[in-house]
Amino acid sequence: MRLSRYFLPTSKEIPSEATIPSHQLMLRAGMIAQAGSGIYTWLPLGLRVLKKIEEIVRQEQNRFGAQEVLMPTIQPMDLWKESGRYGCYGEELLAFTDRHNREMCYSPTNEEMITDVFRRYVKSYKDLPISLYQIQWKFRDEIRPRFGVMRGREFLMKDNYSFDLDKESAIRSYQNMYQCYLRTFNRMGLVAIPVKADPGAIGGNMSQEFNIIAETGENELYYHKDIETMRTQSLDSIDLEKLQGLYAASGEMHDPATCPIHEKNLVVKRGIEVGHIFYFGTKYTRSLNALVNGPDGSLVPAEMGSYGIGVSRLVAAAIEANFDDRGIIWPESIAPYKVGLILAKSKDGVAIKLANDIYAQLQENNIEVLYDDRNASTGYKFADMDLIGLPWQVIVGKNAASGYVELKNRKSGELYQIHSEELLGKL
RNA sequence: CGGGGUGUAGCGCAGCCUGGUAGCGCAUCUGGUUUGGGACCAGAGGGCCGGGGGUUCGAAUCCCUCCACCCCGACCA
Repeated sequence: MRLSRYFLPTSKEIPSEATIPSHQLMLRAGMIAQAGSGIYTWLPLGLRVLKKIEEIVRQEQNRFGAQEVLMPTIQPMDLWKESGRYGCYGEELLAFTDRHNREMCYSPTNEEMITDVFRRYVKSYKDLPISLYQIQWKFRDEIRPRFGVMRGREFLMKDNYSFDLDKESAIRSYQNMYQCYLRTFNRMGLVAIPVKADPGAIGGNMSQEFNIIAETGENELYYHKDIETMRTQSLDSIDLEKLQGLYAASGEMHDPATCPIHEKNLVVKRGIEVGHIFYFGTKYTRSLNALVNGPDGSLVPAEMGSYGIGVSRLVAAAIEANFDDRGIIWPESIAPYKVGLILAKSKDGVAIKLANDIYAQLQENNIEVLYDDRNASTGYKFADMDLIGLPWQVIVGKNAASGYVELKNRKSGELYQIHSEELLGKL
């Protein structure tokens, strides 16, 4: 993409309404535009990141045996009355009536809806286990939206629902998602710490949240120091049983009086919740009468779990974990483009030719590149490129005549003088 | 929802206390000079000062009211 034709409204001014780095940077980098409290338009650059994250989540869901569906954003309220959550979900549920005066709501979560699908088609244990997920917009009418897309009212979430015949099998499904989540966040270049959590309105007695460590996180986390070192290891070498056996709790779940580990092993940090997995058994299958025949002919409610990942929140969380005073530093797997190509001598015919050639070559090789071909001062271009945080910068300028360009790593700041013909090999 | 704050040009702000018909920086447009870390000169455009109501000869400024947004707290991917 040529920056001269790209809709990228960057700004050097810090927007007054934003108080945390990710919110400020997303606005300054032209990723989002606020439409109302907790509601945002995704602009081209922001949408690319959102889609990258979404695709990683999708691939890992599929890899771990889940099947994608797409449920409506608007649900009839009848299901909520049937499940018993109508009254207790509270004001967060955005409710309204259609022209026939039928009560409807904008989905904040989809346990009812998926269970309704399940009960209509699945009648036998032979069809179990089954794991269905969607990546869909949700709306929760938060008491206080804040921090941009970190706590928006409308947000993109991956929600997965597992159905099993018995508890033992359901726990296996839960563990399957646990592993899936470790892998999913790893692929995004993020270290997520799983901690025991309060199941809240979803229900059940077994749940864990996955948190990205960041100073601006809303959760207080308490965990064994070995978890951090284990989480930076390669996934293949991780001892899952050991990892899950180590103490890790969030907020109210931590009680200093009963904490089983020594203070010197306890790490206290703040985290951003980006995923949450729940096992809640038959809470919904009982109330919604989702029964299957077991091998012995008995009719039993299916055992369920649900598993969320905050896709839009991850965009902000990734920034909170990766930025400096000049801007965002994207992990390569979720960066909007891999390479920022900067024409640093926009009046120099040789440099223009070389930059154009490199641009064409990168495109031919399917390397995602944003080409700053604008007729602007070099400092302006550098500042913009640092702000939007692409992992690699290729600068074409003073040594263009000899075919040399600079390759700069946004994260480390390392700068390499290389010949343009060697560029592809380095990327 | 309780407490606090802010609404003035696209963005960041001053002016308000002490009423006299709106200003600064950035951005934008035109022309020229520039171009290796957010360039410079000259010129230009852009505002029902959040909405409504009042007080006054006169309101961005004082009073009432509504709305929006932000911050702190209780809930959540």
